[in-house]
Amino acid sequence: MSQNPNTIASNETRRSQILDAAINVLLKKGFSSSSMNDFIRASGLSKGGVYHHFKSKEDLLMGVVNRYFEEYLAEVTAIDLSNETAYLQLKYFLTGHQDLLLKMGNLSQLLMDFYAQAAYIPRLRDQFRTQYVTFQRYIADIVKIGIDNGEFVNTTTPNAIASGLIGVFDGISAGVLIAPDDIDFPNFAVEAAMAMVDGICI
Amino acid sequence: MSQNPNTIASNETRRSQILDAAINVLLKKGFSSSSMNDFIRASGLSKGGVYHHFKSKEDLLMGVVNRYFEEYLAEVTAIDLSNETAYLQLKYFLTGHQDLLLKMGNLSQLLMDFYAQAAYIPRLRDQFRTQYVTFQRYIADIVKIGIDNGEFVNTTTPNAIASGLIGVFDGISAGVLIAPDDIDFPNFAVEAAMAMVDGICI
Amino acid sequence: MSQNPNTIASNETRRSQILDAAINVLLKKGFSSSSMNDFIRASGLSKGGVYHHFKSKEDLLMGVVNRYFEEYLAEVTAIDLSNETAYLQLKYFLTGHQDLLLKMGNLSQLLMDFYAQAAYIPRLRDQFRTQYVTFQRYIADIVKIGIDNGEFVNTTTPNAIASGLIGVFDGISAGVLIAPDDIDFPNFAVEAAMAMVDGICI
Amino acid sequence: MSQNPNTIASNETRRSQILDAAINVLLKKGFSSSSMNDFIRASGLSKGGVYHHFKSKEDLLMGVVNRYFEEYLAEVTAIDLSNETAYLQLKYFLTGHQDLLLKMGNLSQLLMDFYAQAAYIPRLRDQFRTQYVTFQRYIADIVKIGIDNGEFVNTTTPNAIASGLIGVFDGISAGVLIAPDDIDFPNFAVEAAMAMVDGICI
DNA sequence: TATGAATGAGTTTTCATTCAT
DNA sequence: AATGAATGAAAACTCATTCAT
Repeated sequence: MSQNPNTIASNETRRSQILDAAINVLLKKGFSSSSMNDFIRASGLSKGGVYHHFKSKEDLLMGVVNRYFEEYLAEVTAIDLSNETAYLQLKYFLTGHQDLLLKMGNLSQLLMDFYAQAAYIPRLRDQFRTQYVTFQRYIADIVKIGIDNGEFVNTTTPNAIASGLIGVFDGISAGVLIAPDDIDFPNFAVEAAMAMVDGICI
Repeated sequence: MSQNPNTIASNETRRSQILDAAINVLLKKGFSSSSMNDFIRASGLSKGGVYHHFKSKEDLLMGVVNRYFEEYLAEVTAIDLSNETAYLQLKYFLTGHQDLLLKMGNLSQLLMDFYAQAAYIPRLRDQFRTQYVTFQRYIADIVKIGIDNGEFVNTTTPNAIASGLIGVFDGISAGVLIAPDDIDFPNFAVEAAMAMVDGICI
Repeated sequence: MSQNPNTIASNETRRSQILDAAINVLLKKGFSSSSMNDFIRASGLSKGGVYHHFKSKEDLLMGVVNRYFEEYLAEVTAIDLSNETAYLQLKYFLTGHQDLLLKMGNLSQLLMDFYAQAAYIPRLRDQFRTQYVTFQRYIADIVKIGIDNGEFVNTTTPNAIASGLIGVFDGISAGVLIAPDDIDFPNFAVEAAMAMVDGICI
Repeated sequence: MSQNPNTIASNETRRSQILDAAINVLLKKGFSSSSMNDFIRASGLSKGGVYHHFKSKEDLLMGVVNRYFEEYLAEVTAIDLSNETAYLQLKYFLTGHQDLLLKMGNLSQLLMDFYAQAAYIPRLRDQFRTQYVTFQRYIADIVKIGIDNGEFVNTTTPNAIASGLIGVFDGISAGVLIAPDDIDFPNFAVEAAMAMVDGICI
């Protein structure tokens, strides 16, 4: 009764197939307007087939979110900038962010949906919070170094700037959802974020 | 066809009563998890009674959103700052914003829910867009004046800063939803926003 | 407290106004898919206004049906043919019928809807039955005269021919509802009905 | 996707079970007064169970109508009469019709309800039209042969007689709905129809 | 006479999920 | 691993009717 590698591979393939399809559905309708039937139809599997891999609709959402963050995080933290000045580290971080956002394309649309869901789904909120704090700390640490360096003014609150920089990207992403013609994304986000960084430079 | 003032008053009173109740429901569950029955129960009216005043769930949402913006806009544009420097205008605007946000309390929590819905409800998106552009232009105009004044660096894109400042508040509001303990709202938002303004000062 | 003639006239005018509007609604949607709101909106009056004149939806239907039959009957029985042969009486009756049907235009579309409702609304069924029997007797009497005259074969069942002639018109009216391009109405009805009359001639 | 025969059989059994129950409900209340709850209760299945097999109330109606016509057509066209005279072909057709109507019992009551619905449900109207034209052509072809034979007068319009014969049966069926005591169904229909045939004989 | 706010049972349909196969 | 029939609570919304004004 040993399982051969194919079966295992096929298992992951199936999950991937379901998640790929689910993302397309989410982009069209958002989470709460998408039904399991929508996800199932898009996946090409049967009802039981999808439920075999994801125990519930919430479970499927977590699957999508986890994959989203995995891809995202891997990219963002790929480059080691620890030898640069704090200013350049932030600059590169924000620029990298810009490229990534472009690459992930309209997936950023899902972000707002996830945020909205997170307010009412504890598991999702916890997962989001973990990610948020990770990012916040990552950026705040760079800011702290800059303050200690004398690069940044010492009345700066590192977490405020960190949350501010994250917020600029998230908030402008939200704006793009409703006013795409009035926002040059991600250029506006980068310019605004860099202005914020300039603002704390001595 | 003709209505005496009493009837009108009573009519508006009912609408208000329904909207007040709806906001409480929305704060607890968010739009897509709130059912009409929830709104109806909270309103104290009967099913038909609520539907008499709001033709659909979407209509009720629009009612809430419209009122939200009306109160918001009235406050934000209340003070005339046209005699101040661009820098001070922005500063006062952001500070006023801060007070307003505190005053409106956790209504800002609804904002993310509205954004998320706006992606899929055309009427709501249009309403949001109108509001967004109004704000964006209001801020961008101040930035332009600052550039012309020589207060701000002339490579600044006014709309980028405008969207950036709005984004900081919106994005940090989103963050508060999932990581309230890690964000000192609205102080972080104000500090980050002011840093951005400092960043474009000459 | 004597009522002046104007009030009475206005009363009938109102009823007429409501019935006229109701017929238009019925033509579009049929009785069971039309709501009181549809009737009310079309009438130009208010809810209470319409209910003041018609106590219920069924009452309104009866109003339409009564008026329908009143107009119909008045036309059909207008001409005195008692001096003609039975054959000519039937011929003129059917020809008059033809003209009338053309004049009443697509009101004949309502007939099937009325029939269908009559199966389940006792009051309507009784009213229909009265009308039906009146017609049936009117025609059967002519057939009887023809038999006694020696014009028609004496094995003829007068009521069978009467129901048959009514049926031809009703049945072909029904057919027109679903296959208007395949039926030349009312010419087909007249030709078929006259063939039936010819079939009982000696 | 692949199904074993048992599953298919069971599937058809279920559909049949639902349709059988639905017909009973329709006979009692007619289509527009029957609710899905009525159909569901009568079927013995659960709400979701019925909806699994029929996607909507309209779909269920189409199921009933299709089955009605299938049984009807199979019977009507069962006998080959092509060697007889046109007169006898019509006679046998109408007599066969009579037997069939008796056999189908009060199902003919449903016919008027279907006609009334067909005016407002496109899918149903199309289905009805197809059936109507099939019957009309079938009868008209016999009439044409009779004209060519010299059996029938050559000024006869075949489609008029065809629609007339169908109309007699449909129209008298309608009459039975409202005046059952005054109509000897189907005898009246047969006598009237045969009179019509006699009327076109030379 | 006429208005329209209010009622609440009822409508059709959807949905996440289970389970025998 | 996978199928899809079945469940039944819940969803959004409708509707004929009433009644205070």
